[in-house]
Amino acid sequence: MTDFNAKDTEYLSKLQDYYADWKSIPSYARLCDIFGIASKSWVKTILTRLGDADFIERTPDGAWIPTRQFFARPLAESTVQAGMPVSVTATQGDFFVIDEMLIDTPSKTTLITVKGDSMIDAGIHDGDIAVIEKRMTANIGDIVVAIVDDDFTLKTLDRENGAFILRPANPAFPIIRPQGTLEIFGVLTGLVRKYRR
Amino acid sequence: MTDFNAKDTEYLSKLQDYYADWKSIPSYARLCDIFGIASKSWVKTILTRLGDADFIERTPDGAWIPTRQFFARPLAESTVQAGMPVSVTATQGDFFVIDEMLIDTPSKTTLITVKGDSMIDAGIHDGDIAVIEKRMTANIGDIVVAIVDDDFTLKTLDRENGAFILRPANPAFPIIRPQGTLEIFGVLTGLVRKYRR
DNA sequence: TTGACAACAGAACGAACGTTCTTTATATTG
DNA sequence: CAATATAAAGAACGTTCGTTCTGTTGTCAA
Repeated sequence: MTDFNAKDTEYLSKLQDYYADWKSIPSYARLCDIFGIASKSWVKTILTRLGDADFIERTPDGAWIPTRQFFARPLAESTVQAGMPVSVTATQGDFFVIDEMLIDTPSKTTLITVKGDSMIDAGIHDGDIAVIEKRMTANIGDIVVAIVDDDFTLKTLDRENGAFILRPANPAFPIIRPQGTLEIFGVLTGLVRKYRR
Repeated sequence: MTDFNAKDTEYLSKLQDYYADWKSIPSYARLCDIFGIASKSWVKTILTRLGDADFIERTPDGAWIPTRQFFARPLAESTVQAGMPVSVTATQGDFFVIDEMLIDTPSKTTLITVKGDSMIDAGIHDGDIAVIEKRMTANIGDIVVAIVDDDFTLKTLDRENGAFILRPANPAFPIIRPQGTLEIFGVLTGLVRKYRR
């Protein structure tokens, strides 16, 4: 295996430019045009090298896809002054970084606007947007969206004397002790808040 | 051209889930497996329909890529009555992408992991991710990231006797009264929290 | 009960694809 | 200057891809 050098960096940026436009990595033949190269085999060598350097990787189907590092900006925001204990995570990824972080299974994920202050001690405020993964089972301690009296409610799932209860995070609200079955709509997997500007 | 129906929504979900895993749209043959369908020609019909509905589009090379709408999530209203538990249908309600909601100016936005409990009464917890728009000016009442003693700190900007102060949202922490200039790194425009699952 | 249409299945095919192997030109290095 | 590594070209090939066309099945309204 050879080293990653300046030429490869040039090819990488051409690939990044194409990807920025089309959000996909094209065929070797197409990459010949993009790289200004005449042979597919050499394109493959380059991509393999970019893969070794962890800028791209392959799906189980063999298709090339970008990795996190592919989106990392060269030295864009090193404006950070010396000595900072707080980790400033570089804003890698062009788009959809937050979505990607919060949503594992798009088809099972719903966003629900939080109403009321019943979970305020858990740092969940009125107007926040809850990221909910829809499923019917949850673990004790999970914050769940349950359906109680035809109403959605966001509470912590707990157990009391063998029965499930819904515990608010606000002493001003009562613990909900559902009679009969407790229908769970989904589990809280993320929270999003937007500050007016 | 035929209508976009419930079956198509189901196929879209499966495609979204695959894409969330592999960040690419595979070949028709592979999509046969994913969709549970035996003929490539029918897969093409479906993708064409998803294209007509503007969930995916083609590159000049003919490859399918997702559009913005592909990533949008449904936003349910908390006042929605139950009864229709799994109404994932694209019929009504707002759809949006979390990143686009929180980030207006990507080049000026950075994500910072919050450390400590000094803003806990504002619902900002240790480990939360703050969405910061970098700029040097802020208004009274804004939550800002300021640089104090070569240290990043997240506090509410306030004024006291004509001087700027940084007010924590936790009585256990002191108000910061910077002598001399107060350097503002950016303003808090969003907050993201991820719950372990 | 028939006819139309939507939802698939399946075959057929040429073009495109990725891979491998061989060859050649250009630097590098000792 | 010779040995060697890198950068690239090019051909050859079996596989896979997308496309098109033709069939089959189920549904539903007239």
